[in-house]
Amino acid sequence: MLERILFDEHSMMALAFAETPDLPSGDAALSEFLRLFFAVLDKRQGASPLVVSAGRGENTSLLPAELLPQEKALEDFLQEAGVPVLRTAASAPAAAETLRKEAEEAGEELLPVTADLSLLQKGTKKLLLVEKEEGTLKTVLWDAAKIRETFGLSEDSFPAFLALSKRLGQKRAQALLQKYGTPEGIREHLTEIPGAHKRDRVSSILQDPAFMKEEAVPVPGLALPAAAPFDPSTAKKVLSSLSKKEEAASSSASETLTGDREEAEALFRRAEEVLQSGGTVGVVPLSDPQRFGKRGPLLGVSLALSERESAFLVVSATENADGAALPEGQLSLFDVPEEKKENASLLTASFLVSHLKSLRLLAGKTKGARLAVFGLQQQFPFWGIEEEEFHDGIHLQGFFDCLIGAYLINPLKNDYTPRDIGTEYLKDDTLPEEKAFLAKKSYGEKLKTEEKEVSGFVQHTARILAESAPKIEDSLRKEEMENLYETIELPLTYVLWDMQRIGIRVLPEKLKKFGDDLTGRIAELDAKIHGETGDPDFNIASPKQLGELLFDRMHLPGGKKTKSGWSTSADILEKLSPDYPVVADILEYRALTKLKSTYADGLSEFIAPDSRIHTTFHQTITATGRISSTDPNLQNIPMRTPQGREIRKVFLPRDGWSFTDSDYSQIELRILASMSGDEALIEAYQGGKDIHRMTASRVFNTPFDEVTDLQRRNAKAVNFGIVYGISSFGLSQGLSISREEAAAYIDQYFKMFPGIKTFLDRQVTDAKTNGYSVTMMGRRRPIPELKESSYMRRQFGERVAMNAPIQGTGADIMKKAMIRVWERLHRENRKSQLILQIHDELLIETAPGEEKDVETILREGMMGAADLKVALEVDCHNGTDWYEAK
DNA sequence: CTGCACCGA
DNA sequence: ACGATTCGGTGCAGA
Repeated sequence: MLERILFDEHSMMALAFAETPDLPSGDAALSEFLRLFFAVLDKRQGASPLVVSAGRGENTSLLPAELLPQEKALEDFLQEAGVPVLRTAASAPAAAETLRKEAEEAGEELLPVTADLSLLQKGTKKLLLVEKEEGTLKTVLWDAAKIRETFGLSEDSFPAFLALSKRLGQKRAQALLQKYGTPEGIREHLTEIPGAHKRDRVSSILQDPAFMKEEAVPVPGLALPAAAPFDPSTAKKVLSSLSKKEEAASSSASETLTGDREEAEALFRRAEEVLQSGGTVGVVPLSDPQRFGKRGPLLGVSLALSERESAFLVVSATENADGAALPEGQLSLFDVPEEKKENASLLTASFLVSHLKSLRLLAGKTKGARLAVFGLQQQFPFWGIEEEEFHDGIHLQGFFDCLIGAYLINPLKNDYTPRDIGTEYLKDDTLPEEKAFLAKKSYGEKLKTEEKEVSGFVQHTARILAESAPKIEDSLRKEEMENLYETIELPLTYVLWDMQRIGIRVLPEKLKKFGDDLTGRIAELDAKIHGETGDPDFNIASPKQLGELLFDRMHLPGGKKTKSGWSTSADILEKLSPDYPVVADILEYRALTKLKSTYADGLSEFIAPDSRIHTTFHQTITATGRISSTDPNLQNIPMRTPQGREIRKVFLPRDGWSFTDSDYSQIELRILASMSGDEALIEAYQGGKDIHRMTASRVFNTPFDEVTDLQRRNAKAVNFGIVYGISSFGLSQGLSISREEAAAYIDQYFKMFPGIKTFLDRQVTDAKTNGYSVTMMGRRRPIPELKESSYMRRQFGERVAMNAPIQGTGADIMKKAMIRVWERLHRENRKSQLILQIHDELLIETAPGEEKDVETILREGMMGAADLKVALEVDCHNGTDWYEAK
């Protein structure tokens, strides 16, 4: 009897997520699949394999989107090996059952290979279950005997077991069936099941036709392909061609390692030739990270002249530890004593830097030529770029930053390493991760002892970048983001580098005083709280202990549970604080310890020797296009409470200078007005009305002048909610009102602003059609949640679809404004410097005498950054510290 | 390393 | 029955 082996998409998924520690994840999945595929077929000589992708429509892939390169390789393999692939929108059990019946009628037997045990029902009496054991996959035969052995259940009761365990849990399902034998048995003894609620659930599950029906409905259009017994020799051929491809990619590359000047000159000349012919040169400057997340001195530079040819030019010393002159080309920077190292490396590094500079200038003026780099923002010191060069605007056209490009194409990823980029754009995952490569040693230490390895790694990186850059650029062009890349993201890399290089001045003594003043009050509160609660030992900072104390032992009302115990969040404690003084004390304690640890103590760790804090601005973190700030985060310095706000007094300009702080007024609501074209909202902005009052007037049907403070506050919350993608529950929580009331507000809002309703609905439908949302400047955000099966996740997707175009457009506009402001400051030879961005706010350290001009530059730069249907309004203040300027 | 809590836009 | 307004970063507790 001919045996058909059916690999289903669950088995593919299991493979895709098989994380084998020693293998790169993507290829690990593929090689694991091939291993298992052959192992199964090897044991079943003469069987005829097929693959079915069920439940995912006709044109979807076998593997999840993250594994696109493997998907392609997998399909190539299946095609070359002559394995048919069937696709259907029907469920896997339905598809398997249809095919099984067809096979049966033809006198054949169908054996599914799957990671989903629920296939084992209806007519399918046995299957091979894919399981992971110690990182590798294996198959286990499941049949009646195995079911009895594992669960103590009969084959007949197994479908009921699956259905019940989904919703009751395995243990309870098992217990019920062991006791009553079959679903019929349970039904007869339904009354014996304790608890009316549980009884109802069991009863409804037992009636669910999807699980209980004996006969599955055949899937139309799904036909068993002609039998083609698997030929092991084909497999061997395919495998060897696969591995040859890999060998060709990794071994044929020509690599050069040199510290010799003449040889380096020759390589630079050849790189220039590549650029002159409109080609791509990959460049990786190598340095060790220094303090504050910035790059240390240059150790070497790798050039990739093509995907097969590269070189590593190492920075060498000019004299050794004894001060004796060294011959050119000796790779001995690390033999130079520490105190002399900087001079020694500067001498030879400057040779490399001046050559990099001419490469850059050449690439910038040659059509089609690019320098493929990774993370330009951290590389400016190595490219010989002088600020004055950008007197007429920031010109970085010769560069292609693969990091930025990959981010624009998919901003959802956690990281974008060169290895990731190779895997994604070249289907080449032969480059190790930088972290894995470095393990515990720094580049400097490694270079000293393992020159060849470091050189090989960095060159490999450069080759990957050179080869990926044109592909990423193609994708940007296809997705119409090349303008966003060229005019915003690329020049912004320089602005951000400049801002973090300059930093912001902090007075350490003042910061210390701020912290010390808190310490006294914290100690007082600490003692008071322990006294008031009568428990001298508990840890106030432990939500677990605090929750148990307040709600279990003191029996305070209004407790809510989280996953791991009582919630002690501020909004719950605030409701209790009028009645329980100790709760008010706890809230104050929380506020003060937060200020002390995160801000007073936290910030002081980051004050550099120049007495300034140099944050790092990240350009490839957020899903919406915003910038983020870390080490420290200067985008969340307290503002709301008077006491927290005080900390802004420790941020000061240079002596004699001032700060000018400028922020967009309600930029997101204005973007919403403009993008939606809603007439009422646009008119309100054009008439210069108080927008929240106007909203209140309409939503609560009250004359404009009679709107109460409460109404205005509620309307403001509604406006925020609209921008975030509102739900009635969310609004009711935010306003402490009933859900019905919140729903009525939203209803009335949409009646009054129908253009906004239409616009938001369209954002959701468009995102569902396209799979992503788009900002005014063409930035995309994929929203995979919209296609997920969970209702909650889809709801989340819908809110994201409403929010991302608005928040993202705000980010676009602010980025454009930053470039405009920065460029004008330099064009006009101002001394004043842009130093911080806080999403809708810019901070400039203003030189004496430039106050008026800086205000003009900020206002005009920010207001003119976009042409909306409503004006962009900007508030601007000057002051002697950040507290006063904001 | 995760969850909670809380700072900002 | 669930879980319910977006985007981030940091510090702490507790596993």
